[in-house]
Amino acid sequence: MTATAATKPKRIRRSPAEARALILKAAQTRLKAVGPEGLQIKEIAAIAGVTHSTILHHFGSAEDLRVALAENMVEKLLDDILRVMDAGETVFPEDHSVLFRVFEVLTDDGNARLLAWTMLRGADLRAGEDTLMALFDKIHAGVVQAIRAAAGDMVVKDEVAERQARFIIYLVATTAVGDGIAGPYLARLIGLEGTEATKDFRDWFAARLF
Amino acid sequence: MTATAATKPKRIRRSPAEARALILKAAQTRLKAVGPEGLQIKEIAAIAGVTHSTILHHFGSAEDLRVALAENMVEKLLDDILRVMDAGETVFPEDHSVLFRVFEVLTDDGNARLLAWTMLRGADLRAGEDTLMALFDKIHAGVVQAIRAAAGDMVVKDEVAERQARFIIYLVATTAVGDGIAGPYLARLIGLEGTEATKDFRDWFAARLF
DNA sequence: TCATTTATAAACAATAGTGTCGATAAGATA
DNA sequence: TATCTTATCGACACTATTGTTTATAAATGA
Repeated sequence: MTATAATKPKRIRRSPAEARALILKAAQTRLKAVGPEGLQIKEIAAIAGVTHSTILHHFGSAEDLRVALAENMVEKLLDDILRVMDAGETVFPEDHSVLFRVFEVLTDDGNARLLAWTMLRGADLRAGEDTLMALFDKIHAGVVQAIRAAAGDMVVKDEVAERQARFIIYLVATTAVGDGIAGPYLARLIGLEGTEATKDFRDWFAARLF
Repeated sequence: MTATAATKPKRIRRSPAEARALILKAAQTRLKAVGPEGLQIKEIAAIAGVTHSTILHHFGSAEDLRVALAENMVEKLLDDILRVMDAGETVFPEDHSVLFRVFEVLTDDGNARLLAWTMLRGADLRAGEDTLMALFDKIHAGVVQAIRAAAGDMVVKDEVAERQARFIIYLVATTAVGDGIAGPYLARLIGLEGTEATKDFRDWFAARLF
């Protein structure tokens, strides 16, 4: 109500899809910024520029919003990783780039924290099951191939290679998640601080996989 | 106030140390049962058999209790590992018991989830604490020794061995944390379900460490 | 233009979780 | 025994968060 009478802030009316997307994005921003305890609908609403009752209108409840956020989050993460897999044409053993990208996506972008949050709340991530399976199959095939490449002349039974591939994938995934969450703390405790040490570790880890 | 007039429930007065230990144990129980989100002081107080104001008296605030719980967990974990190391007359490469213990404590007791939860909330655990450092140094020394044992006749520079020991410890820690958080989900996705597969993976992992 | 739908908002109600305060009793100490 | 300290408790207060209700305004279609 100052002299420079601002044009009356018009009420923006979005489509439900738009509104949900807007709110989810705000929620993700908030989650990345302050962690899971910052996920109150009022705070999220403030970021999105709406009132908290608008959120309730679109998602039903605060908890439902969180579930939706978790699902949305996993979908996006899988997309990211899938793109990384598709982009790398070189095979694993010699080239660490794919592994590095996985770490990047999970750790450096804060995705591991979001993923961890979804895991911690025990939400069942059935959403995108098909996508997940497709992704996993691609990765698995690539790793099996890498195992054979690393084996050179030695004969490796199909069973053995496939099982080992599962182990490797599981190891990389758990390590990346753990690294993304507790990395800074553990690095400090163990004396591996700094980007140099981080890179060294990842190289060491990659070289040891096959 | 029934006919069978029970002896008036006397008020138990504990030493601060005892009280804190009692409360921390109750918190641990609660954590294991319902996860980090169930860590409200009233619930914990009910388990411990005290009132929530008693908790506030001893820990200052609910948040401080949670931090104390996480710190206590890390310390116990290191202590525990150290004991296993001291107990085992065999060194790492052949004996996987130490590694298994780490996974057990972090994964099976829900401690990884607590750690992750604490991290996600941005609470900084004092990682440089003297007690922790002392414990860590011992563990580190043990791992260095194991590296040399694994190397056999080959000469390993001190620098190299010590650095590699840090890598190994970091890898085990991050993997165990990631396993504790995302393990069940990832195992299902990757096709490594069941205690048998879990054990196989941990053996495979241990065998590959040195 | 009018009617209908519904996304948005503001005010209110309800509850849960944390923290405060004063009183009491269990040990410790003299 | 008498006194002091403080661990414990119970009741209350406060705040944050969620959820409800009613009203309004922005689209949509007739």
